[in-house]
Amino acid sequence: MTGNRVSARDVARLAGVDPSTVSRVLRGKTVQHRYAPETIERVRRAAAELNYRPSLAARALRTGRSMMVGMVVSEVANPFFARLASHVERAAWDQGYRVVICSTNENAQRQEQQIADLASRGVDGLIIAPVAGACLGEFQAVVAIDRPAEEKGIPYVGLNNEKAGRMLGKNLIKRGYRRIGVVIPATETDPTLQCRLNGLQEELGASGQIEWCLEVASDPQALPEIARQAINQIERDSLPDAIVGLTNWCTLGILEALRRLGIAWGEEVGLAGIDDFAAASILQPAITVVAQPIEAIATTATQLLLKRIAATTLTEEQTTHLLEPIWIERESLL
Amino acid sequence: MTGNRVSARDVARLAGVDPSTVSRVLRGKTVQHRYAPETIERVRRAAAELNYRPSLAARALRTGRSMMVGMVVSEVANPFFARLASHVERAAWDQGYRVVICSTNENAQRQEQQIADLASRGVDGLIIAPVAGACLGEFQAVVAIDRPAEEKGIPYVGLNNEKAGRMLGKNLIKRGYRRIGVVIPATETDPTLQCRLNGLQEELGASGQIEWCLEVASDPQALPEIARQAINQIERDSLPDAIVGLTNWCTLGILEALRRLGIAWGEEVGLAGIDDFAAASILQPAITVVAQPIEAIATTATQLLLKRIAATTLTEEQTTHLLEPIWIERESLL
DNA sequence: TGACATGGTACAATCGATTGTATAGGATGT
DNA sequence: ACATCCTATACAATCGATTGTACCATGTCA
Repeated sequence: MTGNRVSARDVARLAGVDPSTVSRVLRGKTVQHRYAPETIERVRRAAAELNYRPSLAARALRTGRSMMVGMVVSEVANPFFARLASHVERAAWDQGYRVVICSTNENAQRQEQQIADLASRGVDGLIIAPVAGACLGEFQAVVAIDRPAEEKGIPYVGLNNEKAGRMLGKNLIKRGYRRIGVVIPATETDPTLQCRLNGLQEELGASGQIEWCLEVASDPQALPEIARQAINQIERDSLPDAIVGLTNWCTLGILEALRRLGIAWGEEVGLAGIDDFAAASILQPAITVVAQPIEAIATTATQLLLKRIAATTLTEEQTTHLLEPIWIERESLL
Repeated sequence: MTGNRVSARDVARLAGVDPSTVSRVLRGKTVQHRYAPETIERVRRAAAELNYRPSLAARALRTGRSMMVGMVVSEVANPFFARLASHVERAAWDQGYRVVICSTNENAQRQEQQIADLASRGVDGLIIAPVAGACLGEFQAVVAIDRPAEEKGIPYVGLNNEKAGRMLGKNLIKRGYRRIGVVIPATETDPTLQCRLNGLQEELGASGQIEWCLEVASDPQALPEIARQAINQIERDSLPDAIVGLTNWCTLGILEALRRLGIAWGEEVGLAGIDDFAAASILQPAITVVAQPIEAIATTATQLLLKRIAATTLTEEQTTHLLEPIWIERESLL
């Protein structure tokens, strides 16, 4: 019924010992308590015979460790978070941790519920892509990914967005693109986008310039709208040397706009973006992008989290980890 | 530390009552035990003041319900499973259930470990896309998704693969495609692919025919290899009226082959597939596919699971749910 | 031979919530 | 006034594993 019919008591009975003996033998806690080899063997055999598995609920209650971590993201179905989750799961697994996945849909209230619930469940740590106003105080260990937490003192692991912007700018300049069009989602709350833009601008420096910078809806649904805005922008101004999308949705919007206008990207105009996406490598010409180091973000965050969980004293480690963007050269820049 | 500093005892103390009163009042178990409205109010206030949250670990231990379900899939990063997981999470959430996500990487041993671990954790149910040899006996409630379990008596929710094949066939015929090329992953273990092929073949009937059927590696890494095989096939035989991929990887392989051969899909040859994928709608011409009803699969499976969990007696319900494929008309069939 | 160390194991409390049963005090009925 | 019946609440056992401490044999040393 519960999935755990046999308890330590049962094993103890079969082996003719005390439950405490079972516990210590099976967990190898035999430093202070050394048991006779024969006893150990007997316990092991009994446990195996009964197919004994300790109840982790009971253990959690007693020890205060649930051996679970929570992962709170806006939406698991988003490939970026899905891949992140996959790597987090793998990294946590090795240490015996499992991950409880929670979506917020970018909704602050939902986020709060999720956090409260995870606290109730006694997860040992939290990896979160926070939306505004997350109360993370309850947790011993928290790591923010993708975007920093508002709350201070929360370690943060994410893309070095400024460097991503610079990487983009550097490559544009190197290839002779001078007049650049930019599409960026409008958002007051997310500092990461501004970083990308800053980096880009900085690297463009005197040699290049941002011809125009189009702010569009950040809502993924808004793709047609983004395309429309981009078309307007392009028709109003002259066509820049290259257009870049600062998120993958932006890049897709630009793509659609160019198609409708009958402009060949990679030939008549350069095209590139920040954030990789599935179609980028399949399109022809394939889209050159600077990608996020998803695996590195996930494993760094997980290791940091697990270290925090293990730590008895709050060690003041480096609190921000900005990881290197990855240049993926394809065909949309000459 | 644990995230749960305040216990029912603390609340009880503050409210001047017994912990049992706290428990019953807060959970609304006041049928057998009716408390004075004033007492109820006092308890509520105390709980709120202390920001009390019951330890779900303790509750799980006592009640035998963890209010968690496990979800075991080959890989969360796979968009199909990611979307499935998202909907499962949402559907489970409403009933107070959270989902622990586990990847198997199609590895039977890993799957076994995951299952055993979830059993230890006392999850109340399991949603699983099983690979060969899953021992699901330990669980009170299990639902297989995507592919049926070997073990008998496990309810299964998935695409009606045969109907998907028929849908594909019907639409090909309707549009006048007669000679069809098929690309299908080679696999002995997965019955769903054979169903798709059968459905297709059946619907083609006398009016059409499968010109050739190419078996390719099912490994997602093998895309270049699939393309190569497809090229060989096309060069050896004549070009069929249409080519269909029975999975999205197959369709991508065909696509790549057509590109290399300089054949325009949608014009010189029809192209379609079973299983949608992100790039399908972005490519030009966009790829027509029959898609899986992902949300329906997830919610059906989840509801079935939760019903099983709630059931005290093993109700013999309908054990197989084959859900309707979805025709997504795009541009690669005329 | 007695004091003492130590190896091997059992005992019992504990984590926090749930839940069956008991009980005090008041109301009701005759 | 006494038995009876509620009403509202407390008591205590329990879920299963962990862990500090107590304890009983031996064996050792003086």
